[in-house]
Amino acid sequence: MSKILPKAFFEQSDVVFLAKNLIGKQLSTKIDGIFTSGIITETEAYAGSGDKACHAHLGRFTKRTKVMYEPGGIAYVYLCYGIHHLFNIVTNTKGNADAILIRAVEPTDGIPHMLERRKKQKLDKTLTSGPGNVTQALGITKQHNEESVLGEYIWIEDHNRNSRRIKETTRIGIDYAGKDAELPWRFYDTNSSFVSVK
DNA sequence: TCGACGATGACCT
DNA sequence: GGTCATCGTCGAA
Repeated sequence: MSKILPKAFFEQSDVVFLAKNLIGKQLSTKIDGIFTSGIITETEAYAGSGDKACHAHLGRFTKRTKVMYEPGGIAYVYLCYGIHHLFNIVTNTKGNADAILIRAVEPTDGIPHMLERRKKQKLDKTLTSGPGNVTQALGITKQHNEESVLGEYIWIEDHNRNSRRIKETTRIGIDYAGKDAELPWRFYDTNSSFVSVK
């Protein structure tokens, strides 16, 4: 029994709760006609204008960040370090720029295609652990920015695998955020080896 | 227009 | 554990 998460799920206001709740859900993509999916094992919450680590801190509204102000249920994809595409899910209602970064998944379907995209010979934890690796394995790029995550290319299903043990800890790579860098807004599944722990 | 830099990963020792 | 590739975005000028 599984079902696609409805738009109302992503429009909830508690982004930290949602980030934790997404652990164990199945993220699927059908890009270039190729179906791949994996169980979400690691996420981070970014809480809009009040969060120093968030791109929309203090209501910053630019061509890049405007998608975060849209109602929940769409993708926010952007380029980091000129190389890596990072996949976020926009949450909360219109005007509230919350988002959840998907940092790692555990591959379940289309593994041969993921290996091909990642140019790897065999399955190991580096295939889909780390936000840049996740997007590469699933085929997500900047052209999927603003794409619905309830759509024909990207969607998320509840496979009732929510009884997993979830660890809360601090976010990664946001030293510039000062005190907000200490918030325990990163979540990962301690039962899975497909996480990008540091 | 231009310079600085980042929600990283790969590869080296 | 350390280095470095690589480019779009942002904000200052």
